[in-house]
Amino acid sequence: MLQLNIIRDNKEFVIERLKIKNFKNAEQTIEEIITLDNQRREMQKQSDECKQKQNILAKQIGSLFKEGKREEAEQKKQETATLKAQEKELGEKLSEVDNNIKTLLLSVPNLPHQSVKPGKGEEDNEVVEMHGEIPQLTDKALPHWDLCSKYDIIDFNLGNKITGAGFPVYKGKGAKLQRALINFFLSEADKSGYLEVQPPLMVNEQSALATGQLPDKEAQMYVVTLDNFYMIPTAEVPVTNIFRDCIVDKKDFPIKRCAYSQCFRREAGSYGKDVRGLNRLHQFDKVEIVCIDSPEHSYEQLQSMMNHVAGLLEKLELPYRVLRLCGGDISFTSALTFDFEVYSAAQQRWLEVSSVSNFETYQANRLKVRYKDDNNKTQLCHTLNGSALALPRIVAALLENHQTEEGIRIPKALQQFTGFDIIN
RNA sequence: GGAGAGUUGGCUGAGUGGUCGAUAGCGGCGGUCUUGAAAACCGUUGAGGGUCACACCUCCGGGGGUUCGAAUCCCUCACUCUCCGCCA
Repeated sequence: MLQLNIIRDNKEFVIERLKIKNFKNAEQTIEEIITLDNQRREMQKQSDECKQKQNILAKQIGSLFKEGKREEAEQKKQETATLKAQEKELGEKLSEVDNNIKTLLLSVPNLPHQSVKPGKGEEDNEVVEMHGEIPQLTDKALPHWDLCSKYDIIDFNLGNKITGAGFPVYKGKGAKLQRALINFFLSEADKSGYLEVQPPLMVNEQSALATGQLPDKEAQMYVVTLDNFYMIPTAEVPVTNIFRDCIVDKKDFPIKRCAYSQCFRREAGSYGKDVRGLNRLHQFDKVEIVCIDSPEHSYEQLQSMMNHVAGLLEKLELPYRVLRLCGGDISFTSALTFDFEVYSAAQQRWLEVSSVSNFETYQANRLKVRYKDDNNKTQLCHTLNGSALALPRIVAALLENHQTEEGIRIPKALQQFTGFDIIN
């Protein structure tokens, strides 16, 4: 959520930036927010004055009673009745205006960073880096779903029976490969200075609201209605919420956390080749990195997170490219996002395996993550996160790119975690 | 699941209707003393709204109520702890 004072003080700038995000009715919404805010402050003032009068009267009544001046006290009591009625009316209007502002604010996306270019969607994202050779596969090369059944490592049909589409069962070396990747990612994160946490896989409503999954992305999550919990779509939710309502110590910057978790996404509306095999699952594994930093250093931190992700892909010997998302494709809450995509050689397509973002103060404002600056003033922190990495598409690319006639070659860096060097 | 007890500022912990936004201790910050440090002493130290700045308003787990007035009384929800039951 954007800070009201920023909207108030930089109206034109805010509107202009919002347009890059293709936010419709930017002027109208911002104007409305400012008008309502002016109303709010005026009402607040009136209501405060009303309360002040009541407080004064209450004190007077108290001392009158002590002095035994009953009648005078009773008289004053009458006065408070009108004030109370007045205040009630004002209070109701005030909370109505307040709610309207809140609703409007929640509908406004984050302002994109200066480097974010306008664009309609995916097609306008800018490739900023390319790494690795694209493997040339033979005619006999298979897409990963066929490799999965050929070597009996991932069973999609079994998952269909037990749960439904998008819940595969990993078997034998498939299961071990998963476990190895998780350990590899966690161990690399540890080396980069991320403190490992194991968060809950279900969160309450407040947490889902704070990181922005609610109210607008409710359809994306599985809901445990009996207890009013939400299955996490990413570890970002519980891990970022660790810091909700906290004033953190700036000495601890950058605060770095990593977490392995399973992620649950309903993915309503997806279909076709996008969901084939491991391309899009309802339950998948991911290691997430989360950082909290000061506004001065958050972009350095973003760069260091990107370096970390790039290092993982290099060690896995996968060709990848980095995209700077354009205004039309960047997420609602993000100021700047880089996507990492690996090339899946048999499918001959790029698959997104990581998304690294700086949310600046947008998330922190809702979460109330603050720190004290050098003047000891309370300020909002910047929050950042990234996948490091999401497993299924990595597995897909590993299987396809590293397939040989003898079997699937395991990259060297991973072998100490798998305990084998080939799947055959 | 049953019975009971709790939830107060970074932490510990007072406060049961009237200057209580809250005693005290610890911690933090600043200072005195010291070659330096520790100890001791002095001062300072919650958040949000509002204001040019003050004033002022709100906040004692969340929400609602009683009252002229609530951290204090009532209702409700959440959470924590203890005992019992069940169980990985």
